[in-house]
This record gives sequence, structure tokens and C-alpha cells, in this order.
Amino acid sequence: MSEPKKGPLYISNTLTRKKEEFVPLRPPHVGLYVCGPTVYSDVHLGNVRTFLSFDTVYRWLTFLGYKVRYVRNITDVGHLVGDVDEGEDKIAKRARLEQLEPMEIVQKYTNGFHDVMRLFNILSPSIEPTATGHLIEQIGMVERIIASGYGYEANGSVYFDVPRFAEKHAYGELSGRRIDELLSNTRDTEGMEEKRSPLDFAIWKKAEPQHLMKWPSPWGEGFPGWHLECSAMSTKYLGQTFDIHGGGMDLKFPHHECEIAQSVAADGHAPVRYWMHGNMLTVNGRKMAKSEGNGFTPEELLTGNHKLLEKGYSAMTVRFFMLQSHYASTLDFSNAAMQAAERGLERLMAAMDLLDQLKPGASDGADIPALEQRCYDAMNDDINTPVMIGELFEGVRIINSVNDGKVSLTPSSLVKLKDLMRSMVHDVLGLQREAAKASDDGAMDGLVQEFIRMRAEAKARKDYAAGDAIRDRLAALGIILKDTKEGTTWSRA
RNA sequence: GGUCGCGUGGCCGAGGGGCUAGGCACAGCUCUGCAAAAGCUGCUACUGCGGUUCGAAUCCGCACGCGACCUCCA
Repeated sequence: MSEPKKGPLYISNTLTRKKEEFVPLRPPHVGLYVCGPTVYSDVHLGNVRTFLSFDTVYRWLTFLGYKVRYVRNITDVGHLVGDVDEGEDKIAKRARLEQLEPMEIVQKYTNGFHDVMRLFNILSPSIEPTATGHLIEQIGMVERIIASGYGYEANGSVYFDVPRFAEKHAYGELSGRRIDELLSNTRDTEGMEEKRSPLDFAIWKKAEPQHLMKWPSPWGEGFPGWHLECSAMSTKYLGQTFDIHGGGMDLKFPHHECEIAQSVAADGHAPVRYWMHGNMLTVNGRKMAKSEGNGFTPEELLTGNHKLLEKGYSAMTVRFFMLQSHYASTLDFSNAAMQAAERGLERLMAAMDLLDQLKPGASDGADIPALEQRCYDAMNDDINTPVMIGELFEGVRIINSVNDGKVSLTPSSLVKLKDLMRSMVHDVLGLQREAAKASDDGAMDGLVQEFIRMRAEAKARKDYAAGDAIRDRLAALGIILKDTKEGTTWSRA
């Protein structure tokens, strides 16, 4: 048995549509950028999935030994609202509704976002830059785009000249679009009359007098365009070319396509070497989205207080549920699937609880290095968490068998098993025992122990009816008794 | 309408030319006073129709069904 090898990592590059070996630009450093939330409302579970997917990428890169700079932005400059409130800033709109300052809205939902990230044990990025904090950089980028000839001013706004850019560069490469097809498919959008081509997009937008979030610029009072912040901030913190850019599938076009165009126009470099796109969370086969009314917030999820939820589910259950599918596949939410995940996670965590009490033996009844290698291989194959979880359940079987005395492991193999299970389950998958149930104080335990003792006495005199009655009544209260060789243990249902 | 993708067992979900994925559920067995837990065993599937191949769930074509993007969206 040779020592398990940690690399190399292969990831599906959505730019080339191929699985490629990941080779960082400047090892051991890795630059990772992920498009963060727009903080004008609560995040829903679909948003969580994307951040969880890239949390896993971040954790795995870190596990492989890379020094990762993970940048995930906060979009706190509103994007334009499409139909009803033409030209109005999303955040400003919300602010008027709630009689709050725009930055108050931003703060409120940023806090909420952070709470959700913590709830799901999603790690903080290395840098979390805000769009409003990088106006200088964004204005600078607009200037560079104008200087390169791919941006033009019109009535206080600045637009990106897509057809001109496409003459010399591959606009549409990422999303598989073609200029002529796009042109035949255009709809009327805001600012149409100022644009030279319907494909052009705003990189700086003139603010109307009533607009709340606006800043001075060489083109007058305004605010940065839809796609600019990510380009400006990724360039600032990761360089003109960096390793990995992630985001939800729905951002591929136009957002990421525009990012590429902006960077190429401004600095002459394709910004990203590996593009990764997480797929959507669906409900009854349909994308979870605010507009569909099929989204629920983490709070509704936890309490089960939503018409789509039969009951509440813990954050860790959701995390496990999501990790059981590949990040690039759509994942359908259903109560049946959640309940299956709940039970599966419980079995996994119960085995983790046994780890400390396992006793080593004289021989090896299981090949731990082989298991370890299979775990690494799964993750190195495009972050295949479902396959790794499958392997971890092999670990669960070994743990339980060792605990039952049916399988023996030498001291060194046992240490390897513990290290492997802990690093994969806790560090890589980010699964933790839920703390909620641990709030019992000593009195509670003492009380239950008293019942356990009464039941033991009943059992000792073969009064099983009385013993079972105690167990049943406690069960009705949510206290589960388990008879083991070492005595009776209890837990909450 | 255009582009891309998907269709796997009772359910969820990997895989993706020959090799048991895994989880949940269900059934049987072992262990238990009985439960529970755990272990073992069983249930062995790839939308349909053609084609390529010694061999196809996996490749190709067509059909049907579904979805995403084309507009803010994770």
C-alpha cells in the first residue's frame, strides 16, 4: 500500500467545456473569485447552493495545500429594474418602500446574508469587497475601456461597444452566443435610444435627479454599470488574469460574458483561466427564484413555516442534501429527498460520534489508505462530493463494524481512519454536529438518568411491561432510550 | 423562435462502451427480554425507436418529455 496521493485536481472549465487539470498561475497561490449576492432582499435557498458549491471548492483547494485568496463581493449598488420601475435602482426602490436609507438596506441584508452563511457553515472569503467601496476602480476601468476604443459616452452614460469588440475578440465564447444570433433576438431595453447597438451594455449610467445612489464621475452624476464591479474588484485583488471565477449558471450570460469583454477591453487580457458554474436548485423541476414564488428563506426552512415544506429541516441537513449532488447538476428540492438526507446525515454523524471510543486491534480488516485514495480521487474529479459521500459511508460501515468488534484495525490504521473521516466530513464537507440539541443542562441529564435507573430496576425483576412503559412515555416526550452493551444511553428525537 | 443541457431502480442521486456507486425506503436474517442502533442479505435501474460495436445506460441519429439561458437573477 502506497501513501494516498492528494492531486492532481481536475475541474470542468465552462469556458472550454472540458475537464482540465487545474494548474495555478502562481503556485502555491490560487486566486478564486465568486460573484456574491445583491443585498436588496433576503437570500433564498437557491442562492445558498451556489455559495455552498464554491465553499466546497475553496475548502478542497485549501485541503490540497494551496494558499487561496478567495474574493466574494457584495453588490450594494443596485442594478436596474426591468419592467415596472424603469430605470430605478433596485436598492433605492426598496429603500423608498421601507423608508430607509439605501445604505441601511444594504447593511440590513448584508448582515442577513452573513447570518445565513454562518448558519450553513459556509466559510468567509479572504476579501469581501463592496461595489460602493470601489467606485474609483470602476471609474478607472470605464476610462480604460473608453481609451481602448470599446466604450463611448452618450448623454452622461457610457456604453460598451459590443459589435466593435466582437470584430477582434471572441464575444460570446463563454456562453456560446453568436453576435448575429443575439442581434436577431434582441428586445427593447432601457437606454435603447442611446445605444449604438442593442447588444451594447452600460458600464456607467447617468443618474436621474431622484436617483438616490449616485456618485460624481467624468461623465456626470451616475452609478456603475451592471457587470463592472466584478471586473474591477477581481482585477484589483487577484490581478488582470487569475485562476478561477465561479458563479451561478444564470450569470453566465450576460454577466460573465460582459466581464470577459470588459477586462479584455480595459487591460488586454482574458481575466479568467478556469470558469466554474454552479447549477440551479429547482422546486418541482423549476428554478427556485423570487419571481416564481417558489423560494423560501433559511428561516422558513428551519421552522418549516412555508407551504412547500412538510416540516422544518436543519441547516446541516440542507448542506448534506446539497452535497449529495454534483455542483454542476440541477438539484430538485423535495420533502422526501430532505427526509432521506436527514436520516443519512444522522447515520454519518452517529458514526463520527463513535470515533473516539474505537479500540484498535492486532490486524487490519479494512484498507484505509485505499479508502482515503478514493475520497481524494472523487474530490479531484471536479469536486465530486456525491461520490466522496458514497465513500464516506464505506467509512461509516468500517467504524460501526470496529465498534461492534466485527472488524479489527491496527492502531496506525485507526488513526488514519479517524484523520480521514474528520478531515473529509468536518473540514472538506463542512458538516458539523448541530449544536441545538446540546443545550441540556445537568439537571436534564440527571432526570433522565433517574428514569433509566428506574427502568433498569424494572428490567432486573423482569417487569418488562413497566420498563417498556417508561421507555414509551419518554419517547412520547422526545427522549429516545437505547440499550447498548455498555448500558442505556439517551438522546433527543 | 435561437442556443445549451437533462431524462437512471419506490424516492433522491453518481457514473458515462464490458467492472456492486452511495443514501433513503422496503423485506429477510444476526444481535437483543422486546425495541432501537449496528452488521449481513435481497430488491439490480438507466424515456422510446433505429444505428455503430464482439459488447451501449454510456457513442451517433431521430422522436417524445423536461429544464436553463437569450431580461435582474446564485
